[in-house]
Amino acid sequence: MKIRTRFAPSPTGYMHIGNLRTALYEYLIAKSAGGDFVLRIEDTDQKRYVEGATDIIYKTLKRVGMNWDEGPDIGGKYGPYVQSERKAIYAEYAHKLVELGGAYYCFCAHKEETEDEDDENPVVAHAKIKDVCRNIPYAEAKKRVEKGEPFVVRQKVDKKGKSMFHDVVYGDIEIDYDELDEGVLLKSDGLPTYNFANVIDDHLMEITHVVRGNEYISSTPKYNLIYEAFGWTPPIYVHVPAVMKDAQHKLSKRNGDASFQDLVAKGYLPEAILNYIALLGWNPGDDREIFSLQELTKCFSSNRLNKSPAIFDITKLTWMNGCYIRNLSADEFHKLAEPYYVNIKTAINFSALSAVLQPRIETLNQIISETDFLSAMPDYSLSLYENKKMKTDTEIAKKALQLVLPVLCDVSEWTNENLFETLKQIAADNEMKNGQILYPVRIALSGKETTPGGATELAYILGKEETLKRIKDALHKLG
RNA sequence: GGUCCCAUCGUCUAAUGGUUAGGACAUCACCCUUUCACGGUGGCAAUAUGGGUUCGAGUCCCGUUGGGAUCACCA
Repeated sequence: MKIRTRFAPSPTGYMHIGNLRTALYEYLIAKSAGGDFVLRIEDTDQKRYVEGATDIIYKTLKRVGMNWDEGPDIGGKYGPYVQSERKAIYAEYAHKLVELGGAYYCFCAHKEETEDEDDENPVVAHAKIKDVCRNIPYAEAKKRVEKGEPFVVRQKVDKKGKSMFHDVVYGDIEIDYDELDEGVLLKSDGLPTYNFANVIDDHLMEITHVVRGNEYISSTPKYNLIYEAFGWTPPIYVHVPAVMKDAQHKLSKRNGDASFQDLVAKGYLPEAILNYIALLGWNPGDDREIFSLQELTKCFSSNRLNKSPAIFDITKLTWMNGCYIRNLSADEFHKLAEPYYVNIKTAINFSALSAVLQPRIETLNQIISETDFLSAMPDYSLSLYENKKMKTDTEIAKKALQLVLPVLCDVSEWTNENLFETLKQIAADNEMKNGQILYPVRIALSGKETTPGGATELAYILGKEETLKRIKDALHKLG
């Protein structure tokens, strides 16, 4: 049997990290076995629909290379792949389920209207009313429906005892049928709830493995009841633990936690994000940590999925992002870095800048703060020239810059190597330590305590003209 | 509250019932060095708790504690 998984997000906004991880596991389960990965949009709640959300889903999946075999945009033999376009299908199966005895028509007023009747517990009150509909003979209920009376289809749970099912991650799970509430399957607007739509679609689309958050564990027996009523075989369940912000809170957009696109905007590479979240609840069984999607596909195994929730650790993602940045070719890095250079108006050697930046940054947006001194010298304090380790102070700095300036004016081969040799020679000729020359120059060129690259690298990046100008300015500032 | 689930360094995790409980991030120290990084070497650091089973328990069983989930015409 061909393995088929589906990613079934609802278009409610941004791509959450937890959702993306679920999608990844679904993709990997299918692709590691040569199966199909299906994209389905679950938009049965019109109130929550957010314009443009499906586009974000498409773009994100494509950006990380998780291409789907069937979906709303590319079609497929099990379409349509948008639930709102499958309304008629659900209605048909809902009525069928009532006929089969797995559900009943419920004519109760909306919950809001029944709640404020008295001080009674709304859940209890609703249960009482529900019982009324539950006991209406099928023929009579059907007649009322046909007459046009508003209704919902509500699941019937009349089994007693324990429901058992197996989960790939959690093993055997047992839940008492008494715990199951008779939820609405088909809403009064004619659209199904998730509880119904996902069962119908997963069956009709021949989905073999259902991967979803473990918050669905307790309602899984309800879905199995529906499969059973129709005489269908339930899929293999893979419930995954939540991705946490800290020990007690899930990662969520509502708390302002970063979404995929937020992270990208902060300078994280999509490949690094994907790699990191793959390891949040899964491991390959050895010590490897850096994986491309292709490599993950090769070694993924769902039985190495973890049961316990994992805290999203931005620090480790940042480290991993740094690894990805360093693994880029110089050209690739330069291309990614260029957009961050737009504010640098000075005519400098940008490829040399990229070369010093690449091993130094862990997220692309660090480029901004690393390069701020290039457009204009910051208003720095003279005390910066005092450095014990380098054995410099303002006097030595002044002397150093005075020695350096005329020599640099005569340098024709403006390369890092040559500049470095030249400055070292100045130090040697004047019986000074290298640092006593190099450190003041670096401060004069940057006005910062730490910089990407040393004195001569900065000089090379800035170019001769700007370098000389900055040294002159520094001398002026030093009096 | 009922029910279900979870529990190894600060974090992510490894460990056919037998290891000095391993790795990675973070952190600290040192080395490298043209500041800072990168890189290298080393250090600190964990089986929540109480019982059992067993020659032997992080691993199996029970209790406790802690945490999470669920109980919508949301998914």
